[in-house]
Amino acid sequence: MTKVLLAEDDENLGELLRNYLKAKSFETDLFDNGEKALEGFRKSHYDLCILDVMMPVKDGFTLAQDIRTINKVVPIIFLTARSMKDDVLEGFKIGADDYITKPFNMDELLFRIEAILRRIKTDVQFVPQVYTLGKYTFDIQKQILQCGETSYKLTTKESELLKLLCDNANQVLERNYALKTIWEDDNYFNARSMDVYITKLRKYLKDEPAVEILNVHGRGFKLVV
Amino acid sequence: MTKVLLAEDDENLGELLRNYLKAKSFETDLFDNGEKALEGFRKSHYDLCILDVMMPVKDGFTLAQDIRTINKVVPIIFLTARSMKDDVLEGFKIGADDYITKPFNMDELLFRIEAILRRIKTDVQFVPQVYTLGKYTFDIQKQILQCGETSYKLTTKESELLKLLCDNANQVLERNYALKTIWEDDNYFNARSMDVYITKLRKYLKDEPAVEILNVHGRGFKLVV
DNA sequence: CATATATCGTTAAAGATTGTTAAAGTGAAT
DNA sequence: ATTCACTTTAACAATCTTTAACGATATATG
Repeated sequence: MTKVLLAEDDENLGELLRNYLKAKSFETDLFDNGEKALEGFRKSHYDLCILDVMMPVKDGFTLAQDIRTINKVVPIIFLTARSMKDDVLEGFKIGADDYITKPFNMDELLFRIEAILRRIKTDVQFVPQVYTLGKYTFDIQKQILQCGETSYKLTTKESELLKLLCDNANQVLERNYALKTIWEDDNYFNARSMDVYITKLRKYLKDEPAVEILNVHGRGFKLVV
Repeated sequence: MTKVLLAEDDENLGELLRNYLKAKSFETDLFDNGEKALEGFRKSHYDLCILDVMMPVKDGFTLAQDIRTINKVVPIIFLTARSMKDDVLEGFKIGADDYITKPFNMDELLFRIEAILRRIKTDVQFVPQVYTLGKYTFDIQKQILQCGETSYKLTTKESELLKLLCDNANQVLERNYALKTIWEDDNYFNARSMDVYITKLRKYLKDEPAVEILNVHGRGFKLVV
């Protein structure tokens, strides 16, 4: 669930936005001035801030600066009635990610929100996919196969093949399927190349008798755990 | 010179657009179906994509999704005969930047193209896009890579390459794509130059074991976070 | 069962790509 | 003209993938 901080002094617009965003499955906290919003930001975590520029007590730009002293990366979108370029620039300089001019279309706001979240999604979270094979662990992303304190840095091909074997652990990994997936083409030479890689993987895995790569004649290989 | 990818199955309209855009000093590559367009996108660098929604083999929406897996930021404009709102939203969700309904005025298309490019340009200029890589932060605009109190001022090329790697974090950044985007030309010497820069970036990133640049033999590099 | 044939196991060499360092080029600023 | 920062080119080492060669094993066939 994406959490949104919304700072908007116009109660009608604020509630309208909150409901709209809720319908789009964003959890939104609404604050009707900059001071309260800042206080709210300190107390909780937000994935995105939408700030009205013109607000009593503390305006949107000032609020954005304060938020930036706390968090350097949280995306900020300004709502502004003023379309003056200078204002916009002032906002951008302290680290806004986008702005939208009132009156605006809700869908357009949503689009911009999604565009921003998409842009930052890359560096937020990433689930490292790790397989366990007996006493081995295999980190697919890092291409590292570990067994106790010894660890092998696998090459791309070794890693891709081991991944396919793990995906099909205890069942047959069809030769043609593997070839087409990793080598693009299942010709004779690539098939021989694959055999070479099977040999290499077997060497890596020889420390653990509980794990082995069996050949299924004429069909492919089976990783037994 | 701004490079445009145009995917349009109607040959007349396609050529017409191409000539019009050429007259407005855009270099346009025309593809008459989605498959070819995707292939073209892989092989070269484009600043903007204009995609017809209804095309044989691979439609515009699907194409846009595929393009987004390669490049998360390149602007996409849809050409659509359907004015249905659902379609439009579907397009926006996968990251379109605008759409235009057939039949349309050439000048209107141009206006939208320019609006988008202007927006992208101001984005680039004013929005401090900051990536977080483990305990590093990388400010693209300032070209500064920080890790705790040590900070490195990157050169232009170092910064451009690191940005592309971040854009494609945890997936392969194709060598050719990077070369065409940063060096314009993917010849042998530029490829070697790129290798030199990879070495430099690795040195900067060596303080954090959770972040590393892996080579994918024959294809490119992968920034693992 | 014996033998032919295809498939697989393994090792080493060849060929291609990449890693790294240093020197040479380039262009802007002084 | 000289310095300086940056980029490219060169050179050599290291690594990765494919190909070749030969032996081993499995399956099919008479």
